[in-house]
Formats: sequence, C-alpha cells, structure tokens
Amino acid sequence: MHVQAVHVESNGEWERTMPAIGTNCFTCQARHRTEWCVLSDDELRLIDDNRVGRELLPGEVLFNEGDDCRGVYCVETGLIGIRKYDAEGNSILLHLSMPGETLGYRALLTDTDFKASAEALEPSRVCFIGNRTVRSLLEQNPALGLRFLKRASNELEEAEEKIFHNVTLSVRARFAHLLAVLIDRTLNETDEAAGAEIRLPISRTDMASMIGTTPESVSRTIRKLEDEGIVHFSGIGGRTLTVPDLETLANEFEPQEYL
Amino acid sequence: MHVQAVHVESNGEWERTMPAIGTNCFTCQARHRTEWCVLSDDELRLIDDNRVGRELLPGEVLFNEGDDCRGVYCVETGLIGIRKYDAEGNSILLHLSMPGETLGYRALLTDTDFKASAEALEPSRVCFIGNRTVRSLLEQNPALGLRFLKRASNELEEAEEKIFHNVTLSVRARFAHLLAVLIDRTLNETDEAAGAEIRLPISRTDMASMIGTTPESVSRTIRKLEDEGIVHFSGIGGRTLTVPDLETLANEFEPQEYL
DNA sequence: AAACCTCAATGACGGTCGTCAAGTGAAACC
DNA sequence: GGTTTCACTTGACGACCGTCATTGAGGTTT
Repeated sequence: MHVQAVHVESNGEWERTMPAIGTNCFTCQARHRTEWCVLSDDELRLIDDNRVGRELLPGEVLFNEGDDCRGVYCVETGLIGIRKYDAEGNSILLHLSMPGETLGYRALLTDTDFKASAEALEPSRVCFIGNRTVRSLLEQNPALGLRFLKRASNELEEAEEKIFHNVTLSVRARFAHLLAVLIDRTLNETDEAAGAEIRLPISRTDMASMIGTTPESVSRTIRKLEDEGIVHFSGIGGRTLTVPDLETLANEFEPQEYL
Repeated sequence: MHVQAVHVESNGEWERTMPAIGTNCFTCQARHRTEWCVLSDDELRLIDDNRVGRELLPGEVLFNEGDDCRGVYCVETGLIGIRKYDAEGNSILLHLSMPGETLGYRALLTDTDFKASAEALEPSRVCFIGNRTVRSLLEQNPALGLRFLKRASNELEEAEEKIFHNVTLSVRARFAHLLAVLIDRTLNETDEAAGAEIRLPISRTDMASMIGTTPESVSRTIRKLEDEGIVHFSGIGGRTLTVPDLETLANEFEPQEYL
C-alpha cells in the first residue's frame, strides 16, 4: 500500500525516493492553506506515503490541456500558471496558482481530461497525488469533499466576477484591477508594508492575456498610468512595480461611490 | 420536524400548505437531472416535507444580489436568469438556469450572501429548501456533496470557457455561439428536429449582455447573419429563430480545422 | 565582443465596436 | 382612443483598441 500507482505515473523528473527532510506533508509550509487540512494524521500520512514531489523551473510544464488526469498536484512553493491556447497558438493565462492550491481536482472529479495547461512561472515545488489515493480519501472523509466544494464555489465566484469585469470595465480599469490583485497576493505572502516594491511574476504578454487585451495596449496603459503618477515600473524588464497610493489605483476600477 | 425554519423564511408568495398532487419531489419531472437523485427515498422525503414551492411569472425575482442565503432553490419548470448589475444599473445576464438546476448552493456552502440575482425569464416553478435541511443532508449523505462538487466543476469549466471566448472571439463569433447554445438547450428539452423554429427566451439586450456587447451591435450582427442566410429571425420582437444549417452557424465560432 | 534572441516600448494605421440620436412598432396604461 | 413606455432597428460618428512594423535594452550563446 505504498507506491502502487505512482511508479506508472512517474517519470524521470519525479522523485522515486522519499523526499528530503522538511518537505513532507506534515511540515509543508502550505499545509494549513490546503484542502487537506481537514484530514486526520493517519489520513495525511496516506498522502505523504503516496505523493511524489517535483521541482519545476520557470517555463516547465506540469500538465497539458487534453492530458489524462492521473491525480492532483499540490503547490508547495512558487507559482503555477494555468493556461489555455487559442487556435493561433496564443496563450491565455486564466489563473495563478499560489502555494497551498491543489490543481487538477476538477478533472479528477468530472472524470475528464485537463481543460487547461499548467506551467511554472517561478521556481516551484509541487507534489503529485494519484487518483487512487485521492478517491479513497474522498470516500473515507466526507469533509474533504466539502472542502473541495467550497474551493470550487470560491473559484466559480472569481470566474464570474472576471467575466463581469471583462464585460463592464475598460482595458485600463481591468489592468489596474490586475495590478491590485497581484499586489494583494504578494503582500499577503510577504507581509510587507503597503506602497512597497513588488516584483511582478509575469510578463506583459501574460498580463495582457489575463485581462483580454494585447501587450501593446498594456504598454500604452502603463505609460498613461505612469504619466499620471499612479504607478511606477522599474527594474529589468520593467518588472518592478511601485504604487505610491493603493487608493488611487483602486479608484481606477472601483466606481466612485455616488453620493 | 416539519416546517420549522420555513415559516420564518417564507412570505406571502410561497405556499404555506402542502403542494398539489403532481408537484412533489418524487413526481418532479426534473428530479433525475438534479443533484438530489443520489438521495434515498427517506432522504428525499425529508426534502419533500421541508420544501416550499412557488410559481414565478417572467420578471419576478427569486433573490437579489446581496441577500442572505436562507436555502437553495430548485428549478422544476421554466427558466431562471442569473444577473449582476454594474455601477450604472445595467444588468449582465451571467447564466440561464434550466429545470433540474439548484441555485444558491454556493452561497450556502461559502456562508456568504448571494453574489448575483435570480429572476424568472419564463413562467417557472421553483422549490425552496432551507439551509438546515440541506446541511443535514450533506452531513448525512457524502454522495450529495460530491454531486454538487461535480456540478461546481462543470460550471467552473463553463465559466472559464466563457472567459476564453470573450477574450479570443469577435462579437459575431460569440453571438453565433450563443445562438448555438440556445438552440442546443431547447432541442434537448423539446426533442425537436434540427432546423426547426426556436422561440428565444431572452431579449436582445440580455443576449448582448451575455456576450459582453451592446444591443446595437447585436442588431447589426443579426442583420449581417441574416443577409448571409445563416439565420432568420421572425415573429413578434424578432424572437423566433430559424437556422437552416447548424453547421454553417458552427463555422462562425469554431475555427476552421487547419488542414 | 559580436551575434542572436526575447521582451518591452512606441508610432502609424485601420477596423471593430461603443455611443449618441432618431425613428418605428408593439404592448400597456389611463 | 390616445398616450406612454419600452424594446428593437438603423444611421452617423468617433474612440478605443488591435495589428503591423521598428527600435532599443538586457541576457545568453558562441
């Protein structure tokens, strides 16, 4: 009952041995953020015994759209981008997965292939947990299913808000909103003070695809926002972002309260 | 243990007596399409004893964005539209709920208020099931949670495809896709032959909001598609749709296979 | 160090699509 | 019956934004 399906599912890039100290499910720094936090120690051990860890460098692919789902992927550190490709091969960045997020649970539950690709955007550590393990835990502990249900509900809410934004807001407003979200995420991660420098994890092209526009429009929007002193980009590739006042940025996408 | 919380939650529009013959959970025509189909007869009886039915006319509101979630709503017949409103009061139609769909489960699970409004688009019959009943069933029967999880997963997939479409397709392509979806739905419901007349359940304005554009653009798009013989609108309000060839319509949004 | 590559920035151009306005028809109301 | 109202249609205009092409900066390779 230890590494059953894993050997079939693993390839050279995945660990074949037990992971190093400090990187197991019990000491995992993202543990309390995952859905697995409802599991008992025994149940968590089942995962720990059956998982396979992997380090990914930026650009490395975790899975591709259309791949069969053999299990779920739990992000321990780093940042994973979820993409889809259109007919011309352009990629649309749909979602950014932070440490603690589990990917692929939808494909597992609906018994379909992956509907998007996953790729590391920063150096990341990800654990793979095979279908069999997840399914047995879901049967064994109903609370786990409910946790995933909450997660799916939240993601659905996000997705609908995104649809709403794409429809009702301008490129400028959507971009301002994206920046606010990116700032919020990194602040939550690093607990830095507001107004600090943020290192953007994604390219202009990816940011453009996230808000449904082109890199050129993003560049022009950045120019305008800089001219107005709302944001400041610096550093190599213009990937360092400084926002003097978060309120001013928020005004770009939050309609003024009508007095 | 019968109508406990219901009296608090109900108002004059909801039944206070047991529903008429032919409209209970066991004879409900939408029953096999709902998540509740995994329940035992005893469990289903618990719902049947605690539900409250209601008939809605087009335009009547089931719940509003921001309302507290007191339970879920199960669509038995008709059509319910899920809307959000932007700052100027324009509504965006996010989703069409068909018979068998249960609304509000997300707000229940995430313990938040409703993030959108629900309104009848056709004469509809909807049953209300209080929080307490749903929660006890979720605890009692883990399969129910998993069913809702599958449902959420599917909705999420739909939402992400919608985002993808809004970003990558033109107004014309998105409109063609919307028509194809509407045709598909009514055909599945009525089992008519393809190429038949379809009565559109929603206004131009609503269709426009669904694909993220304006009524004017929809009108112009319709004009062009009609000139090319791809679709034909007739009847009052131009709400009767005829599509001679579904393939031709599909070509508008499905990129040509590159040979 | 030169060649090469990727990504970002910027300008020019054009088209799609949103906005404004007027006009029509159908349903609803008094 | 007349008026109002609302949704749809159609036209004119223009802005936003997407496309194409050029340039430059930074990093990597040989």
